[in-house]
Amino acid sequence: MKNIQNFPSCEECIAKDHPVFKDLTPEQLDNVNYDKACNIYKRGMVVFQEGHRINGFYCVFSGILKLYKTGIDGKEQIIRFAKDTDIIGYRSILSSELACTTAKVIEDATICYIPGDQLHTLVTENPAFAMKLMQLTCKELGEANNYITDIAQKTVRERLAEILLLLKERFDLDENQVLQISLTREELANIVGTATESVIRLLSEFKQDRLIELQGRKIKILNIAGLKKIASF
Amino acid sequence: MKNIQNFPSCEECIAKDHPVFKDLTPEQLDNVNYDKACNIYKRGMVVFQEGHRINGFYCVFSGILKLYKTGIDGKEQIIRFAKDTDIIGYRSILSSELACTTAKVIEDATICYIPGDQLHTLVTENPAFAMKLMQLTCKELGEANNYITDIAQKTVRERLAEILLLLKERFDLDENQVLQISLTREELANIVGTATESVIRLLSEFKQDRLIELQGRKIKILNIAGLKKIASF
DNA sequence: ATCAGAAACTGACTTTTATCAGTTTTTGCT
DNA sequence: AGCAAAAACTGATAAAAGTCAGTTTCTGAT
Repeated sequence: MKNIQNFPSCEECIAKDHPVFKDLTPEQLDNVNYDKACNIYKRGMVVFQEGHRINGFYCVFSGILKLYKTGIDGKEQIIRFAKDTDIIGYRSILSSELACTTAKVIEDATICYIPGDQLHTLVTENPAFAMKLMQLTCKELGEANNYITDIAQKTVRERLAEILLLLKERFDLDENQVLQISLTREELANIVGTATESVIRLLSEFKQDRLIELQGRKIKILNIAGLKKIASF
Repeated sequence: MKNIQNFPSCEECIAKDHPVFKDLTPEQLDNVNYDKACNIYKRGMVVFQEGHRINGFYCVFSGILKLYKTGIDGKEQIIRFAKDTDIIGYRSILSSELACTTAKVIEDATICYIPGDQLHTLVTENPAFAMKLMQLTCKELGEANNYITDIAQKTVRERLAEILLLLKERFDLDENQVLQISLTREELANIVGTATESVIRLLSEFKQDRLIELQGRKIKILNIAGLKKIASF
């Protein structure tokens, strides 16, 4: 066992009903467990960087990361988030390309690194695993296509309302109806694809219209139906 | 042999060094060849429709299709094009989802339909095929991520210049330096994600600046370096 | 070759969004 | 608890892009 004592074993992920790894044989699971390296990442730390070569993929045990591309003038475009049970970086391994996005931690995370040749082996030897990975990628591509259409066609107002709802879906609300992910206004702008000030103004409007309540960076959702209406669902 | 005489056999595609099918065993190739149905589609015909269930996937032998999503007020957002040797529709099969886009023919096409269970069999029994498909999907997702970032951050002007260059790359220029794909202004607008009039105005500017020449719907590229500069490559 | 309809074009105007510059509040570290 | 820096906010203005309405040109069918 290469791990330090309080790092997760793969069994703990399986116990979480891990969507991709649960079809591994006990032997395959042992191989992965033996080969992997777990690390704790603090908020702000970068796991891998766009344009760099990565030699393995990452399985998020806990915490939240943002996956973003850097565009003009260094501005980020957040493509998606990763949370527990998500795997990231596998696409670069499989398509032998440099990392397409940067992965940065926004909530302290425990992440396991698994070497790339393990992934090749698993895909080749375990068709169920390969199919699960394929399905995951296909789902992501479907989401990306939706994202493209929304950015191209919806107003910034519609998009912000929609993003709030998508964040609620992905990360859920706590018992006080507060979004369980805390983002700066700049980060929200980098998801919507707009200027920070535009997000600030619209959040303020949503607040006035009693759709949300703002508590520092925390956002409490007051009126889901109202947001849905604005978002043109 | 179920095909009418002048339809392509899979061997003809393999002769084209088909990126995904070339790793099939002769037996697998025979099965696909036996099960498939080839059809000729005229410009404007729809192969499959967003939101509908499809039971097989399609292999393009010749011609060009646009894959688009329909957004607000029925406006199209073109996500990508498919040409010879491209396969489409496979993602819905693998992820058991409804079609994410509509596939419409923009240049008369010959397209083979292959039943979905063939795809499942091939993915399960031929790891090399599965890996190729995986790589294809990963590449598409990488492109989609670029697309998202561009739409979010670049001006319409930059994007149009970039789209012209991408079209040149994908479809090449003929011996007169003319783009070998013919799109309406509306279609160009539906790729860029802007209003038709905006595309018209910018094309006019590009023409005045001697970057392109317009011959009806045909676009002759005059100055690649100039377009690259505008596109912020 | 003719012609109808669609597409392309153009100008004027409106709306949306971004930028800029300054002020206020919050966060996170010590 | 204190404080510096970053983030959030705000108002004014500029720029980018969209819409509307009319005219001209092109495409494709007969």
